[in-house]
Amino acid sequence: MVIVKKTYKDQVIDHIYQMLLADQLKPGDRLKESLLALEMGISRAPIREALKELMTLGLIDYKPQIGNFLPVMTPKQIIDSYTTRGVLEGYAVMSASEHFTRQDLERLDRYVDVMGQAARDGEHKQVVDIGGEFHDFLVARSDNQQLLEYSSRLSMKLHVLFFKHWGMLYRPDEIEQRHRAIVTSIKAQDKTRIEQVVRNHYVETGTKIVAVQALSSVTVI
Amino acid sequence: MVIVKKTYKDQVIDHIYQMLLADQLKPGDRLKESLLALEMGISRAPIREALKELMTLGLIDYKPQIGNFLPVMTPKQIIDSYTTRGVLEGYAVMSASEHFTRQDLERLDRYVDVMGQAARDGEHKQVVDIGGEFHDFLVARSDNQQLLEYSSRLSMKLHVLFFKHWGMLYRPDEIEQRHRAIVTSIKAQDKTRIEQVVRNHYVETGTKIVAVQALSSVTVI
DNA sequence: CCGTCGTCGAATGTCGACATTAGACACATT
DNA sequence: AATGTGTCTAATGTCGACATTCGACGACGG
Repeated sequence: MVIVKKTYKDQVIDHIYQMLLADQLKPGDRLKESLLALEMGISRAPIREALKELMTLGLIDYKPQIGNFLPVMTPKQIIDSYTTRGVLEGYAVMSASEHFTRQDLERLDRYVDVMGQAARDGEHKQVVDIGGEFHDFLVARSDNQQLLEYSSRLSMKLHVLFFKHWGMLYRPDEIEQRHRAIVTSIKAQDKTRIEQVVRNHYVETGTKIVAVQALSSVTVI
Repeated sequence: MVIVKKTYKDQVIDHIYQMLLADQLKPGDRLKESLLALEMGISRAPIREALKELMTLGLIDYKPQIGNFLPVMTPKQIIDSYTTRGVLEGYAVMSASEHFTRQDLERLDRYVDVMGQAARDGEHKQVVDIGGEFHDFLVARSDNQQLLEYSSRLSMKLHVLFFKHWGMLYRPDEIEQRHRAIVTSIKAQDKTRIEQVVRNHYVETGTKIVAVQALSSVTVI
């Protein structure tokens, strides 16, 4: 039996997620409480609840007395966010490096194989999905809940707000090689290197996204 | 002219902060909306707003359909939080290490001097305050806003929820020496060591707090 | 005596209306 | 024309009441 959504608030959150993923919302857009309430046929109270919850995840930029907006991140903020994620994930993977079993490593290698093939085939969405699974799998090996929380928040935020730019970001061989390097460093049990490799991965990713954003003349503040 | 608080929500947040700092609230306590509303002579709406905002900072544990509570952290969660803060602050300080001026370093040394003296004098509150300033000053040198945000959230959370345990945590010479080591590593411009020293500082702090908590037979889940 | 079930109370979830404020627009003044 | 002021509108902030749900307590049955 499927658990059905109970509170309106949760339905509102789903609604906003779907609009985000369907590209019906873009950074800078305003989310009017009354409009959302009208759309969903409910009052503003649960809308406000939902917006506050999304604020917690950093997906909503709330300005008192003014309104709620989708965050517009400057290139610097994007790079900072990716860097921070790299720092968190680097430590997570490093500190959990001994806990990876042979099966784990095989699985990671398979992720990279599939990702590389998808990249060569131009299956951008699949590349992104596998990439997400790869990193989630990595981080999940850490038993530090606090680290995981912040890491996944950043992941979610960056994913939702910049998903659409991904298709232009990588060269197939490069993305495969970079992820392979992470697996290799884990196999080698070289803690210092593991942390460094993961960090660099994110710093490079952030830098590339910003470069792409500039090229495609997305508004940059 | 002083800016006065405008919205009730902000007043509620202040009210809760004061209760926290005055030890009128302890981990596990329930925060009833209707009671707070009655206390402050306002309706429940701004109370809910305030609680949601504090949730963002991790200071409120919200359980749907049940209520809002002050988080009860397990020893593991405390250690995890301190570790995470160490990872973030370690990177922040390391990456900003070149930006410390001679004046900055002198100031840091002075913080440590005063802290050491306060510790020897048994001025626990002063030790905590100076320690906070010391770390804030360190982290503020990073120009990564995302890092700063998470770091200060953790700082706030740990401060508010465990402030009262600090008095029992350190030996005067030890706390001075540990902070001095951070300054020394910055002076030496040894990036690897900087990051390591800051991390260790927090890991040790977390471990000690948990030890103290166990000793003083605070409820541990 | 113990476990299950139903009732009840109190707290959170939601509602619609009103109060207040920020931003836009038009107007007056220089 | 540019600037400052005042009004107006639409959005957020707050309110009190009602709906719904969770947890406690006690009655009932084994």
